[in-house]
Amino acid sequence: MYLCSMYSKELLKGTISAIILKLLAENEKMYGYQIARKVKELSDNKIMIKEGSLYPALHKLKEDGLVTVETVNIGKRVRRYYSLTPAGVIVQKEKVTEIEDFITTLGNVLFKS
Amino acid sequence: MYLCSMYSKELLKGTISAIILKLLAENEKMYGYQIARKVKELSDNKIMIKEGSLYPALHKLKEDGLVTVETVNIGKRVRRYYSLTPAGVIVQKEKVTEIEDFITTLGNVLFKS
DNA sequence: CAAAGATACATAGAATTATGATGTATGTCA
DNA sequence: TGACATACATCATAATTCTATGTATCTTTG
Repeated sequence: MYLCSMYSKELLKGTISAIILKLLAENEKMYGYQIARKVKELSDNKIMIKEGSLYPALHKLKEDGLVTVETVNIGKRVRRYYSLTPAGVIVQKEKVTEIEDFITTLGNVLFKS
Repeated sequence: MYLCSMYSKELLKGTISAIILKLLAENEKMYGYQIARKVKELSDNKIMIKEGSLYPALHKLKEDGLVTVETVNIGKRVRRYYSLTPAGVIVQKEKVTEIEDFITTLGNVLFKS
């Protein structure tokens, strides 16, 4: 899987976990690879989360108690499904609201001239 | 000067140089402290660029040939005015467009559900 | 049937960049 | 005179993403 964002990668910082949490809020349970494809699709190939970002991010969400993991064997392959915990639901809302607000503020600085 | 963003600092990544360039595009010439105050004002105290971010960012813009510096003595104090170079004008537009586009894309992923 | 490409996970090291802390110094106002 | 604003600067740290690499299975196609 060759993943790459068309944006300066720095712009994505702080948004990946929010994106993952948001998708999980809408989809009950998803696995890593599925999340990456969904983000790519929703963003029209403009945001492509790399494995090196995705899996560590998922592990951190688990570590922080925001998601639970369910390991499923698909044939001989492993698939790990992630679901939001109650804490994850709360943090998801906070993060999305924060980004929404940040975008508004940034718009005031950059585009109101 | 105690500066702090109300946002997760990661969100700001990749936007500070664009913000600085945009302000310089509108104001002909500005000095560091003035830029910090202006950003604070425009963002209603929500984005407060710290000195530890501001000055290194300005030095990098200079190094990259996007701004020129003019040092002025105000009494016994030094003030460094920054202005966009022709290259800076171009990069400014690119960066602002990129952020604009990124915001649209992020909106598609986060808020279109 | 073999090769290519997609699926599916993982981690280590490098790079980027904002922050906190700290430093120096002057100007202003109560 | 003390507090606070102005005005610059740098270093160490933290956080996060990326590149590169690794393992392995499944599916499609020539």
